[in-house]
Amino acid sequence: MRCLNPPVKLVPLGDWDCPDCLLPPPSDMPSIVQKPVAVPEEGNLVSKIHAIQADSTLTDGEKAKRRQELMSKGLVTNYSAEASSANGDKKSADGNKRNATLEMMDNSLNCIFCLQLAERPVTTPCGHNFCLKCFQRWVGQGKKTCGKCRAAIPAKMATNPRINSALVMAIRMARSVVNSNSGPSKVYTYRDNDSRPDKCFTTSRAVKTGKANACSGKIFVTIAPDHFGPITAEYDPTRGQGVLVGECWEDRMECRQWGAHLPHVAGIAGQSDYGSQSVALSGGYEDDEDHGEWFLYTGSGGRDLSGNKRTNKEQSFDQKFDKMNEALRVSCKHGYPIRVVRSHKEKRSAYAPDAGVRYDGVYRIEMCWRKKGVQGHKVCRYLLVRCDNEPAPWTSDEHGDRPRPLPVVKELKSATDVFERKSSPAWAYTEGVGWGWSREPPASRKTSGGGPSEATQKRKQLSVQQRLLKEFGCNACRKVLDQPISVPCGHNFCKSCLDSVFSSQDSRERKGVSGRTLRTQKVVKRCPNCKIDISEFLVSPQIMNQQKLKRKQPNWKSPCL
DNA sequence: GGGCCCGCAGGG
DNA sequence: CCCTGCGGGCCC
Repeated sequence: MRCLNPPVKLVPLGDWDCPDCLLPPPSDMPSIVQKPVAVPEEGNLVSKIHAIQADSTLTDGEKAKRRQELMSKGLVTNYSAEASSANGDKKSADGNKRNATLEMMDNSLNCIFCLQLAERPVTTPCGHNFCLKCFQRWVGQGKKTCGKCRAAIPAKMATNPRINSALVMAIRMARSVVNSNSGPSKVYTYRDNDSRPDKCFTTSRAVKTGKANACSGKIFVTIAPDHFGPITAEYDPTRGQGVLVGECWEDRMECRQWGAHLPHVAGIAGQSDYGSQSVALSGGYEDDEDHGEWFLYTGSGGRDLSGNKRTNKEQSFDQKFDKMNEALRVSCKHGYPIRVVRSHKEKRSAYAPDAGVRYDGVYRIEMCWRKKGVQGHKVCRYLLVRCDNEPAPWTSDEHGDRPRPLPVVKELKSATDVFERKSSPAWAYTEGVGWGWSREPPASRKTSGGGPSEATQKRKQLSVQQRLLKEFGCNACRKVLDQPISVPCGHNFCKSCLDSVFSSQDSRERKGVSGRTLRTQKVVKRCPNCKIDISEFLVSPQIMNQQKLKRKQPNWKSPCL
């Protein structure tokens, strides 16, 4: 429900927040149910509109007139308890070839309670749809069954409802069919990344799962790694469309390949002296608080990573505004756009996708501060508010964000180190134009992901003679090989050179400043040339005879050349 | 489902 | 070069 710009949708429950201004509607807002208009059994609104569109005897003008007539009777569909296919019930399995969207449009798109097109729709296993707010209110009253058919609502769903994004799309399409003369005005694509790079397996484990492929594999977009803002079509040579809001990937590795969020473990991408380009909401920090159009994000750090851990749920010291946390503060200071991806691993948010990782558009950090986190140690906090020209994946709006006043954040009362932007933001809204750069975006300090790498360019400059010397000499002493040893990565060394390199190496135990044990370093013996671990090979290295060496050479493609 | 492990990318 | 990280597979 919007509390601005009448006509206002009237709903029975007075606790909606306006998605534009993020505030509850005024207390004097009338609380009346808009009376639904009865719909004949034979067909619902959307299928009727389809029939009109398909009628070849009508001109475009006549079609538009018919649609208007239908619309004037009321935007109420036939909600006669037909299960939607959104939960993958039997209907879609037993050979029904219609796609999910069409099927859902034939069923009810309306909320069971407020009888309007569901806003942020949630679908129960019995197939009935609710607005998120209506659902939360219903469950909050202690109800454990569907308000329509009394089927049980699973406990998990009651505590963690998820927005049905397929239904959002159906509603959006239904609206655009109704509102325009030429069918849907916009095509929203969800795609699976079916194309995988064909190289870069590194470990046997990775070969098995194919994950290292994505990890070190090709980045499909040509943005520089420190590129700010949306990834537009000009950076997408493979598809020519850019990264669209709502695009989904299987996991963080695949998300990385499309540039939306590059780090594959860390939640924050950025540089402390430059700014942060993107963040991931993936449930790693329990202080996070997601409201869709805005959310409260927690900084990184403050955790004990001893014992070779990559993450740790427990916080054992305070976070500071340094490293990635400082990068976020820099983006706040300048008002840079920050790409946001949500992961299915964020279990407590209704706005997270059911599976995989989804790009949700750009947000701006309006302010940041520190507060005591739920685990008792101080955490850095950031208020991010959406500012994208595309509508969010959970709303059936056809337009993107408008500037909105900041939400009321209760925890600010007890916050310290509060930081707010003082100058005008670099990413700003212009009436009639939308969101965009109000000044030059920060110049990239890195090369774009598309062009040839520095290594490739360097390779071209090497003469044939230099390349031969590099390939057939000892890679340590640069002389002709004496007692040649060819390590698994293909580099050649004199036996004596290799021995002397590793004679000084030993395993190391390290201590951190606070006395805690840091991650024990793996005892790695790396090829002096390309740093590949050759410790296993070194257990019993074999000296190559010249024949073997010659046979081996053609297969060797040095990564250093 | 929870704990463990560890390759990898990228910051500093 | 070392440190850090909201992954993801595997084992139990």
